Order: sequence, then structure tokens, then C-alpha cells
Amino acid sequence: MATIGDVAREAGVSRSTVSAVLNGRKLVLPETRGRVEAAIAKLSFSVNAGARALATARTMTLGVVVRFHEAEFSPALATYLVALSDAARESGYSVMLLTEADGEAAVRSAIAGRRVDGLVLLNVVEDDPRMEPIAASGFPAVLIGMPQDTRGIDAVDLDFAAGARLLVDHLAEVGHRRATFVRWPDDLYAAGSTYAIRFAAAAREQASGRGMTLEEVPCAVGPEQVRSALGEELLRREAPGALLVHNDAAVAMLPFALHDVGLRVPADRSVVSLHSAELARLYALPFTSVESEPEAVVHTAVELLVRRIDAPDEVPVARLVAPHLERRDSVAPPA
Amino acid sequence: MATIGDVAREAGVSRSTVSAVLNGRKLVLPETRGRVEAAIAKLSFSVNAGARALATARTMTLGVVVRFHEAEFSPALATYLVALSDAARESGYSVMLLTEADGEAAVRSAIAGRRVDGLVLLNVVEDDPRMEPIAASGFPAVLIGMPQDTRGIDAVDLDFAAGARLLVDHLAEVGHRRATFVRWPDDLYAAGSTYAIRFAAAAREQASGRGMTLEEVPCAVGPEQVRSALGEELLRREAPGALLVHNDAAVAMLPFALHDVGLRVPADRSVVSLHSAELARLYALPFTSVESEPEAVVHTAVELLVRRIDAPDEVPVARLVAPHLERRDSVAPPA
DNA sequence: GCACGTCAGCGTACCGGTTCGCCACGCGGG
DNA sequence: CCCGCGTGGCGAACCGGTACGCTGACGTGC
Repeated sequence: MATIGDVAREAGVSRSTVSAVLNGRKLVLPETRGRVEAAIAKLSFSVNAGARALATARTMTLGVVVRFHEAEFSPALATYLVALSDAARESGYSVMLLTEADGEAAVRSAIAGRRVDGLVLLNVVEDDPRMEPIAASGFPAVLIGMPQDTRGIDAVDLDFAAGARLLVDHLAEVGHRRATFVRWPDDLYAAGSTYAIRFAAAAREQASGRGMTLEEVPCAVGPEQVRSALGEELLRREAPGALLVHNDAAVAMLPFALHDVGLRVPADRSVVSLHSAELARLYALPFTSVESEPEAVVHTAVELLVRRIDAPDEVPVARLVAPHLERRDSVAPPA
Repeated sequence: MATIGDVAREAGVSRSTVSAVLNGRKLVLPETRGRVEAAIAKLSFSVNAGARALATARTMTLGVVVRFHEAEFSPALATYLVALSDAARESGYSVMLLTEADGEAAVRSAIAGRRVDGLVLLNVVEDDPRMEPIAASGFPAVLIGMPQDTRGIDAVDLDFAAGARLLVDHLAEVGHRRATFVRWPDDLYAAGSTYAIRFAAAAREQASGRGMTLEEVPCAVGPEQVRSALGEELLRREAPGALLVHNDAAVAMLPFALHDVGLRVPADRSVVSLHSAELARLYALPFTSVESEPEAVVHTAVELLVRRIDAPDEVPVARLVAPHLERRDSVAPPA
């Protein structure tokens, strides 16, 4: 592999001139530049990323710290990783995967080894231990997820509250006064899952502001439990004509549950939901919904992180990504 | 951040001695080693990966080239990525994500920038263009997937043929003489998807060797088409008492299709399938099956790649990972 | 005609490690 | 007593880039 010295010799200039051409800094006579470029092409030279990193103290690499225990529903993970890598590339960065079971250790060693210029923490939860070494060292990082206390670290997440309001409004606007709120099981809220809490709180508030009644049905995960719980609710006398769903497992099974009991959407029931786009695709969900916006979230995250790398001392930022309603004709006025 | 020079000064030795301690090469007096280690701890020094890479011409990083293709089942992708990163770490390597839409370009620039010591190509298809620059340059790489012509590149994949034989045998052993082979649509085979072809060929051969009849039902993807196609087949008069499935979309919908028409497993139908473990988990599939073995495949891939990095000139290797049968009581003797 | 400013390009130090030849020291043997 | 050898550690070169100060040539203004 050719080095910058080989190029310099070939072009009859010094290494620093080649470097100047490479980086576009300083003025180089067009003719000289031409010779250098020809030499580069001839030797098919390309800069050694490691050497450049050493000289500039910039690796142009971001680390993404994947939380290990994915007991939860994780089809979205790949989407986030790929989107992250794409967004990073747009800014000239590569992405390194950090998957140690002990996320905190992963963060520590990434910082210590100076392999990366910044870190993206995926799927951040309340009091996430991965934040500790970052907060302590001030290393550039961005959280995806929005804990109460971001400990001075930049953070991005979907605006779940706005999503809840969009969905409630959508039901209210066609005249629904009552809805079943199929939500996560209680322990998830108790565990401090902030997106769940934010969604539920906003849904309740918006509903009451709209004069709407929400009848809450917590729904455990597990296909069979979900299906029977849903079946029961759907068959209940006086059940509302609309369903507001924030529970991936439940919404995935909902088409089948509806089919089981012979109810049609939107004729018999209106349905709106917030879930990941990936889920919608996998299960071909036919519901009007607010979908997570992995590309937008990740794009914002990279933007913040790159800015933070360049300006480590600016005040931390928390950013919510505006959700939008994906209409799929699953809502009709109540009977 | 402390450098090796800081450590040397603190310990009162030269930089090369610190390096010797770090790498365990050469003999260092226990007492000297102790002083160095104390200095390292005191300054909380850790080696700068980039500098070491420059000096050793080894980045200790593997690149994973993700094919951009959307249509496939992405939950499995995350599993592979995480498993890959874990396996790499075991061998002291990190993993860099390469997701350019143009996989060939991604490979070229990875090789040119010398950011990685080797490449893993995920999800390789017949005549995959990503192979070209690798074959041309001899850069260390391993394919996950098994094209007919590996072009001298190491390759690993699940042994789909063996998987097919396991499933056919399992049905034959309890006495089934006929089975419906729910398979992928014809165009997938035509497109040269080698795992599909290998499975189908082995299934047919093993069945005929066992004196079993396979009645083939190609099944398009898309939940609704699948469901109706399956329903039709299940209700068909004289339909076999067993289903052999190699089609992710179909097997995911199969529980519902069976439920629709009121058939029970294994009382009314025996079912065996080959699909990804991730699919089984997400859809809680209750079928005896051969599951893809992402950990084993990826582990083998890393093993081969690391060996290839150390010994670039050995003969290329193709390795098939033995599948195993995951019994879930979905098979009973025919009525 | 001279001082000065600009511009293109050069030389060199430096980033933080590794590697390897060399040296000094202590010891044993002839 | 001297030589040779093994051992522990040192110093310098090197990996492949970047950054910055300097120089020489040329153009301009007075």
C-alpha cells in the first residue's frame, strides 16, 4: 500500500504538500495539485486512517453501546444500528459496535483506549449505569432515550407525549368519547420506563382535556396472554368503540384477536397505536399509528454528538423528535 | 490521558521497558515490572489503540459489511451483529459497522483505509459483488452464506441440507409417509438463494430415500397471502398429515392459519420447520424445528477470519455448521 | 532601487506506541 | 585474570500521517 511519502516522491513534491492537497487546506498551485492527484491515482493511494487519527487525535469513529439484556422486543435494534451508521457516515464518521455485557465497562474501555471520538448509548433507561463514566469524564456522548436525569449528557428521544396527544386527538376528532387504553403492564411503569410513563401521562391529560374517558387495560407480554386478555376486553359489554394502544406485544396480536371475535376495523372498532415502524412492517399492522422514527432520532443523535465533539464545553442539550401520524384508515366515527 | 512516556518517567524506566511490560514480551525483572505496573495504575494509563495500530500494522478491528437489502427479516440481523461483536471481542478484536448501500464500495474503502484487519460479509448471495474487491486484493475476509463459487474466500453457513434431513427423518421416524412441503416462492430459488436451494434439494432426496412423498406448496410472503394460501392447503381433502416448512413468513402465520381452520398440533397435523431462532422467539412458534445458529455460525466465522489474518496464504476453507433439532412436541404419528 | 507582503512549497517536529540492535553488568569457566 | 555469555534495560528508528514555521521568489508601492 502506498504511503504519502510514495505519492510525494512520485509527484516530485514534499509530503506536506501532498497532505495539503489531501486536506484541501492551504493553497496549492493547480498544476502542483494536478501532479499530486495524478500520483495518488496512479499509486491508488488512500490515507491510512490510523496514522491520521494519531496525528490529529481524532479517530473519526463513534462507538455505539448496545445494552446487552434484550429480553424485550428488539426487532428495532438492527434498524437503529444501520441508521446510526448511515447518519455517521454522512458526517464522515464510522461506527464501532460495543456490546460488552457490562455496558459500563464497555464505556470505560472505549474512553480509555481512545478508539472513538464519541459514544452513542442506545436504549437508555432510568439511572443507566453506562452514564456514570461519561458523566465523570465529560467524554462526548449522546443518549438515545430520555431519563429524568441526563447527568449533563446530551439526549434524544421520540416525543412520546406528543405522540399520545396526536392519537387521542385523532380519536376525539371523529367523535369518540370513550376509548380502551391498552397499555404496558404496571411493573414497566413502576420500573421507571420513561417513554411508557410519558406516553400514559400525556394520553390521560389530553383525553381529559378533550372530555374523553380512557379505560385502561394493562396487558402482559406473551402472545397467548395477550390474545386472551384482548379477547376478553373486546367482547366486554359496553366496551368503548375505540382502542388506544401503547404495547408492542398487544398491538402485534390485535389483528388476530379482532379476527377471533369477529370484529372489523374500523367498522366495529377504531384503533390507533404507537409502536415501532419495524413492528408495523413485520406484522403488517393495518392501524393508524404514531411510529417511532429511528432515522430521525438517530440522525439528531449524530448531529448532537458531532457538535459535542467539536465543542465539548457547550451546555448539554435534550431534544425530542416530533412524531407524526401515519394514517391507515383504522378510525371511523363511533357507531 | 497518560502516555507510555509518562508511565516510563513515573516508573523511572525507558519507554521500551514499559512496552515490554505491556506486551509481556522479553524478560523484565519482577521488581521493575512491579514499578511499571504501579505507575500504570497510578496514572490510570491505557494504551492508545491507534498508536499501537500504526506501529504494529494491526488495528485489531474487524469490519462487518451489512448488505443493505430491506426485504429480509431484520430482527435476525441484530442477533448476528451482537453475536459477531461478542465473538470478536473474545479474540481481542473490535467490530466496525460498514453499511454503505453500495457494499462493494464499502469493501473497497475499508481495505484502502486499512481501518480493519479483516472483513465479515453478512448474508452473502450468489455472485455477491462484495466478493470482487476481496478476491482481487486477497484481503482477509469470511463470507457468512455459501455461494457456489466462494472465489477463494473463506465461508461459513448453516448446513441447510443437514437441517432438511433432520426434519424429514423426524417425520419419517414417527411414521409419516406424506408431507406438505411449504416452501419459498419459486423466484427465490430462481434468484439463486443457495440456502433455499440446498434445503429443498436435500429434503427431496431424503424424502425419496425414506419412501416419503412431498407435496410442494410455494408460498409468497405477505401475511394475508400466506394465511389464505395456508388455509387452502390445510383444508384440502387428502392433505398430508404433516407439514415441512421452510419459509419464515409462512411459519410465522401458521399458528394463526391452523387456528382459523380449527386444526390442532400435533393431533391433527404434525409440523416441522427450519427458521431463525429469532423468528421463533418473536412469534412464539411452538413447532419442532431446526433453528439457524447465529452464535455458532458467527463464532466459526470469526475463528476462520482471525486465522486468515495471521496466515493469509493458507488454502481457503468452507465450513458448514451442523444444525440441531429443537423438539417442541409438534409431531405425532399420523392418524 | 529597495523594503515589504504574499504565496507556494519545504523541512521538521510530533502524535504514541513497537521493535531491535546494542550495551553494561555480573557470573562462571578456562 | 580475562574472556565469553546471558540478562535486563536503554536508545533510536520507525509506523504514516499532520501542523507549523520558515524560505525563496515574485510582485507592488514608494
